[in-house]
Amino acid sequence: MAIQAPEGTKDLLPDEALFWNQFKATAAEVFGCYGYVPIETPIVEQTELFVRGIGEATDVVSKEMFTAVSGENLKKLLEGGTIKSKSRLSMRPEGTAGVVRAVVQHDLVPQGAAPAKLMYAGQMFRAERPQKGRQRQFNQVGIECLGAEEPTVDAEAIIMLMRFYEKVGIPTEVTRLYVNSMGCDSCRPAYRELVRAYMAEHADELCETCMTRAEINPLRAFDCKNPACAEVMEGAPKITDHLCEDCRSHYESVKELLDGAGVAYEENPKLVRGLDYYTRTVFEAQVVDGLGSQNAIGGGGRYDKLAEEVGGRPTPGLGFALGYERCMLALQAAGVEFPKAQRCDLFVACVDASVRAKAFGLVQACRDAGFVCEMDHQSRSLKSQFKLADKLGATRVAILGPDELEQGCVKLRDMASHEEEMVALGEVASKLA
RNA sequence: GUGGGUGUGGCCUAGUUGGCUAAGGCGCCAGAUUGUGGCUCUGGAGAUCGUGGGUUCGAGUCCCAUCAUCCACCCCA
Repeated sequence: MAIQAPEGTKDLLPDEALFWNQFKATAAEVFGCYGYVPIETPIVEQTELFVRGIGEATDVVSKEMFTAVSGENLKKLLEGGTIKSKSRLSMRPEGTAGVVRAVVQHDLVPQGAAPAKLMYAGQMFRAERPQKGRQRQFNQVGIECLGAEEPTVDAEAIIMLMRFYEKVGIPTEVTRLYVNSMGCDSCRPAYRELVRAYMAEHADELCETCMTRAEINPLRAFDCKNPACAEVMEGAPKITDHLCEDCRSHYESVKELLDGAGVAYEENPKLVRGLDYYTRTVFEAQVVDGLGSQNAIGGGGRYDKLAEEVGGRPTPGLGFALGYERCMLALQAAGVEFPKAQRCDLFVACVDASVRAKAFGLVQACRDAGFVCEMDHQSRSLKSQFKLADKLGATRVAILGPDELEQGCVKLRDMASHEEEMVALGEVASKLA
């Protein structure tokens, strides 16, 4: 049997690969206006980075990471041995940890410096069961801003995210933006205890997983889709009622800035992100339908403790990531047509084999002049060559036969108007312009 | 990781209660008088029916396994 792509992975065939490039270019264009510059970090990092950065108790880290080890080390492990901690590698399940690690490692935010505004695009890996809008290898585009803690950073990132969706073609009517604040070290622990206590009171009404969560991370219970749990959690204390003064004013400022920019959002006190590093502002963009249950097309928030967590000096940060595949589904659901990026300025058709060498030279000359140019490579009949030219969407066809060759010309046909004219071989390229 | 559905030429599908050389559409290729496209017509190539076992006189049709896929749970982008 022919070998297939592994479970949960997908080939981006030419049309889609082209669109992915376009998608990234759009992101670079939009984010670039906000001062974001690209960074490329490794796809594999030390497992330790994700454990410390994202949180050992998160699902992403505890059960969804692909671990990478060399064949040699794998053998050691299988034989019951141990390997050095630096040899324990994992495929990145998200982009933030790696970027923050790079920022710390290269001191991209020296004391007193302006914030580092970084963007990335690439593959992430999570060993989940695939379904609609969820793959084991998927593409994300994201940004991270490190070194500034003012709410303007939060607001501009959120605005930028929503502008990107618009620019890439996802209609604003189908997107929803949810915002919340997760508080900080000084107010979240107390709130967490409140929720834990509340859950304990309602223990008999909650599902088993939620009771487990109550111990590890009670806030995750807000994400439970079990109707009974949802009902109970509806009555739970709201984080927004228990923020400390600093967090409250930060959150208020973010909302005011969004209001000022005319960006529609919905406050959702139950919005909790599954990664431990978030503090204060968190947000998530969803599409109303078309993606089934995987309807989040982007999300992020502030992470003021993460840099310290990975061993750097205290550096406030904020970032978001958006899923390429889910955006594609949203675009399809919205009925957006994808223009074929394929273009052909000239197709050189040969009347017979005697002129092929000359045709080859002409094609090359036009390509050197910057035009997309093609010819037949299968000795097809002239008629077939025209069919091919048509299929390629060639705007013009240059017909080269013994007659034309004798005059040092080609017959240049405009495929749309059907007009033909004789053009000297040396002037074809300039004629195309 | 759990549950359910699906798997027929490149793509989409038909295949009756298991029974003769697996059918159609799209696409692809070649023609339709002489050096020319998009429409139409004609012809053609292309499937060991995901893979491996099993039941049976006989399986694309039944059973098991496996791989992949879809949907949901879960989780997240």
